Amino acid sequence: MREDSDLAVAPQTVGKPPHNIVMLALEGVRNFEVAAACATFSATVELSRQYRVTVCGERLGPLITAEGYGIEVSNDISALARAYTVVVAGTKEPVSALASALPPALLERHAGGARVVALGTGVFAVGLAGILAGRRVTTHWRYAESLQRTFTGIRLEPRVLFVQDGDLFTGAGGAAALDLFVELICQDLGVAAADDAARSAVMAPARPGGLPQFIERPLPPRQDTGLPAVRAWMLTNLSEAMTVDSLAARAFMSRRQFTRVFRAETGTSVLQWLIQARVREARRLLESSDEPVERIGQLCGFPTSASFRMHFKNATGSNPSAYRAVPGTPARPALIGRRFPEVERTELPVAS
DNA sequence: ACTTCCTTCCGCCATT
DNA sequence: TTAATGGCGGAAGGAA
Repeated sequence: MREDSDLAVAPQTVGKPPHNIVMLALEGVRNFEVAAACATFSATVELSRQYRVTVCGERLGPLITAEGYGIEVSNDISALARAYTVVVAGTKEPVSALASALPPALLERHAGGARVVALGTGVFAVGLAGILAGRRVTTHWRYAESLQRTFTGIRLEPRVLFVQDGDLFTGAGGAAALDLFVELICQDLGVAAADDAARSAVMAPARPGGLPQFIERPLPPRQDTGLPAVRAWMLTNLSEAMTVDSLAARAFMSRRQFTRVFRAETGTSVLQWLIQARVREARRLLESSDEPVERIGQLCGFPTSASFRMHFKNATGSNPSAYRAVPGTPARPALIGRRFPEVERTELPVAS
């Protein structure tokens, strides 16, 4: 969109240094997740400018993926030292041991400020590094029980796409990895960038749920009731006043059944879902339009500016005008390009 | 910030 | 018998 077209040569940093994401690919890695990260974080010109994804293994060289073909990793775990975000992809089976240098390296990088993301069985690897104790975590449903048995100190959320506990993200992996990556983009760069990434990846329509402290999203619902259509209508008519009764009528259900099915499908109540969707739209407008704050509240369906500010603050931790100045969540404002503490240069022993 | 009013949510149980 | 549905009412919490 700017005049500086991408160069055919290696992507060079323009301006700020990019946000380094290091994908850890262990033996038997689910390469789908590795590829999904590489694709999602470079889905648009803007994203490829903001993020750099590096794939590293326990050691250099070839490994066989869960999908059955071989790949070659050209970075060893020393690459972790430059990570702002470490993503541990899943493997075919949960790992029971890791090269001795890896767990301490993960732990140290986490202590050094890195965000840690683990997908599916990758959660076991993070557990071996000692990062899970007392944290809220999830994993692929098939391994949930095993995870709980292996790491008894965790607070397992077994039936969600992903869970955020502060700087630790754990996910079911597979297709849900995409949801998690888009959420990371949302937190780093705002709703508009996340929507672009999702659109570019041709993902299913955004499941609204972008609370920053959010934290969990229910497993995808069946698509055979009338409710997806009602939710779609809600999303395109956010400025309308809606009541549970009017929505239930739209779904041809009694109020009781409507609220019941709605919760079963989305994991939250009608009103909470609606507030979430309205805040998300407000974030988008604050980022990408010059409409006055007051007007944005109206456009998103908040009955008064007081309620707009209240719900906005509840969901994002900041107020609308402050958010406009610094998109992304206040927990990690404009992290991209920020320098890391001294840990950045830490030299790590390489497994032999 | 506080109160008052109103809507929503959801467990419980009867009905289909 | 089970699964889906609707009504009721108290508690929670949003609106004014």
